[in-house]
Amino acid sequence: MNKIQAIKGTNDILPGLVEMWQNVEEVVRKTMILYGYSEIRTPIFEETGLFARSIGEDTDIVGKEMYTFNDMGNRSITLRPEGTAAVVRAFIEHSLDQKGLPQKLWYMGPMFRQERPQKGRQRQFHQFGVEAIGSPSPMLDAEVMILFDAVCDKLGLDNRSISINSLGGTASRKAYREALVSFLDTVENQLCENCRRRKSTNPLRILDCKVPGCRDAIHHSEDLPHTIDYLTEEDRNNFETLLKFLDSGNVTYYCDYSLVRGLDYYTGTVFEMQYTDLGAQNAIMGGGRYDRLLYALGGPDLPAVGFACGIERLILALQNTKFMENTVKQKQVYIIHTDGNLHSRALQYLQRIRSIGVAADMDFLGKSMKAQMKAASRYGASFAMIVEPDDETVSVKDMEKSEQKTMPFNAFLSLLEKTNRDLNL
RNA sequence: GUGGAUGUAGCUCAGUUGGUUAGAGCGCUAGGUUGUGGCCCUGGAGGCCGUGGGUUCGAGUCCCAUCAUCCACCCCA
Repeated sequence: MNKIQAIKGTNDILPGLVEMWQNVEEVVRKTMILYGYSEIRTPIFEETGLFARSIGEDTDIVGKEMYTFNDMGNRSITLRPEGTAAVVRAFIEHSLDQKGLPQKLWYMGPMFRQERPQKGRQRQFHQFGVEAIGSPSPMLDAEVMILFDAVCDKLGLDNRSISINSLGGTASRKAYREALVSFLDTVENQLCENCRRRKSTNPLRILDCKVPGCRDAIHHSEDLPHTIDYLTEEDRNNFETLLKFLDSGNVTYYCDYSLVRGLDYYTGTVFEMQYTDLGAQNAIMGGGRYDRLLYALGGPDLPAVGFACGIERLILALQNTKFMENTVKQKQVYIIHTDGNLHSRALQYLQRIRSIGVAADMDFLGKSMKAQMKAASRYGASFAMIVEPDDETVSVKDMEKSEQKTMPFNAFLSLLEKTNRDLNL
């Protein structure tokens, strides 16, 4: 019981899986550049008040899931539970609006929430996301969704579809909330205990309650008000325009008028992507508009839209796809040297091969020829290069063809250089 | 915070109604092969059976507690 192990809800990403992460990160980076988004890196921890004010005091995240502690100056510090708040804070702090609008930013990194771990949920998890700040146009809503769609495309994630809804601005939202509560009054006796409580605290969340009885009572009722009917003319036009843009961008989506999102700062468009076979935590990506957040945090009154994607969940979903088999095969050389007198020559060769950009490795344990050959095979080397006692001579074995030739080292080196060039073409 | 399941070798797991020295496959390692990987064969290393207590002549096995992991609720990425 004295064994030290990783903190509950955290895990190590070991060789074998880490390549998968690198592939995903690479695709994300390239796509962001393609879409004109700039990376922003903010601290892992922030003043606690930032999250309380942006995410909402009454949300579960702020209420019970944050890693909060006092530092030596007795300031309350919190490990970031999500990315948007910090990006907005940085945006305001550095007056990024002065660099021209809209500002299109993206981020990637670890987030922390103190929840009970389960499939697709860790206490330290990773997200990438975008925040596009400074335009109310549904074109921008469409762009961030199209961007995410492009990432999924490149990763080969199939069977995907984005759910979308509009909560409307404050006016629409208020009207809808009132209509919803009076509807809920009529079905109150059919609601689960949780939902009765939520009716006064956060009635919108009742719409995605998973208790079957609740679902029946709500979603099978003719009288359930739809958010869409309570949108102001402007909100409704924006939403319909957005759907048109998505159509022309070939994004697969469906309107889910019961979709609401948990964070307080969302206004207008909300969307998320769920993926089957991920267990209970099946939302890979979630986002929406947050037109009031900048102002609420003391910044300029600018509208914004963004999303966040859970990388662990994305990778879980990718586990069944071809992307997983896409292991990067580079040509590699394994140097074999059994004679102690040849060690310095072996080391020299190793460095010369590496210096022309070819991955190479060798034995460091003084193993037998057979064992080194085996190591070369396991390493995935295209060539095993045996250092011969004669000056400057090596035997090169093509591991795949199992053919072997003896030649001067320089000849082998130029062979590597040539194939290197050919592959780069 | 609440429920359920599971903890035996690096990994995946056997282990009978409680009975000698706890096993297999894979992996690792050495050899069979006087320098040569994969296939085959032979050997070796590697275990406080999660931890602590209890019952018993005797516990991997039964009981209690505890810790950890997984899954689900809640909520979210």
